[in-house]
Amino acid sequence: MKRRKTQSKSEILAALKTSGGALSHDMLQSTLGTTIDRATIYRVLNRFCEDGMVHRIIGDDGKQYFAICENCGEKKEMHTHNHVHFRCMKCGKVECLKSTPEIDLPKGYQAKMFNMVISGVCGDCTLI
Amino acid sequence: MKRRKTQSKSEILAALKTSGGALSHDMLQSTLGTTIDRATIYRVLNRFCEDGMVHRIIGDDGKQYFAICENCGEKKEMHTHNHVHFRCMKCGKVECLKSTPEIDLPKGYQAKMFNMVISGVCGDCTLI
DNA sequence: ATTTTAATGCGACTATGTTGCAATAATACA
DNA sequence: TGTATTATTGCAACATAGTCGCATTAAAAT
Ligand SMILES: [Mn+2]
Ligand SMILES: [Mn+2]
Ligand SMILES: [Zn+2]
Ligand SMILES: [Zn+2]
Repeated sequence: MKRRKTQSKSEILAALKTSGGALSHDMLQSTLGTTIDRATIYRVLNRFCEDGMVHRIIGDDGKQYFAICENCGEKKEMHTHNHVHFRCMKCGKVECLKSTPEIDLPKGYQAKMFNMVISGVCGDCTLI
Repeated sequence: MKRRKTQSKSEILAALKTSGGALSHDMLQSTLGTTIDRATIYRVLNRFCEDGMVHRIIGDDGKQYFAICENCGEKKEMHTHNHVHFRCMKCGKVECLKSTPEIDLPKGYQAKMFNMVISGVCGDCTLI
């Protein structure tokens, strides 16, 4: 089950890196063109997530977005993604924010995943 | 454009109220049976949201959940839903939590919607 | 009772994401 | 370098969630 370095993989990773934010399948598809198949993009992204290089955000539009893991927290040696995201409703950009709010859960509840998205208008689009 | 009181509407509202939490379409469908059509359920729920009786949560499973508005905040006379939700990965229950974290956004950013979901194991399922 | 039109049921449709399978190509190894 | 192994790909089919057009039904207004 060793991972191989492939064309698709490199291109997708590069696209995610240069974007700086989180990308959905269709954002990637339009960046990369039709050379790479839809299923391949999804499979590559899922592998990236499994390997912990990338985290998945579920937007309030119901779509999956993928972002390179950069400032993700290290909670007792475990990689966590408990930061908030912002999705601009005008330009579509999705980005990772710095804030990692502490939520206290009811007694006996165990948190495994965080998915926090604020949507609105980003700085660039506010100016317009 | 006045709303009418219908059978479907009453049943769906009752189901939401007695559940106490947030329900997805398929949860409602299995509660109500096939007497009410799928499209109708969605349309009724969307109307409830428009009318501000119910709010919509996008789960980290990508599905829409709907909850009666009860402890939603009143921010300068505007109804807001900036509270966190919890989805149990074992029993599927989705509930509104009390916490309403203050997130500070980058300069120039405007927040319009909050969608915050923590998933994990709820109190009931932890005991098992 | 009659009219008006909001709401419903049904089917078709879109969108997002996954999976099976044969073909391809990245790696390991002789 | 040449060959064998198998991870990855492309394609098609599938699954699921949600929406929409349209004819029919049934609230509510008169
Ligand atoms: Mn991460
Ligand atoms: Mn509310
Ligand atoms: Zn992030
Ligand atoms: Zn809620």
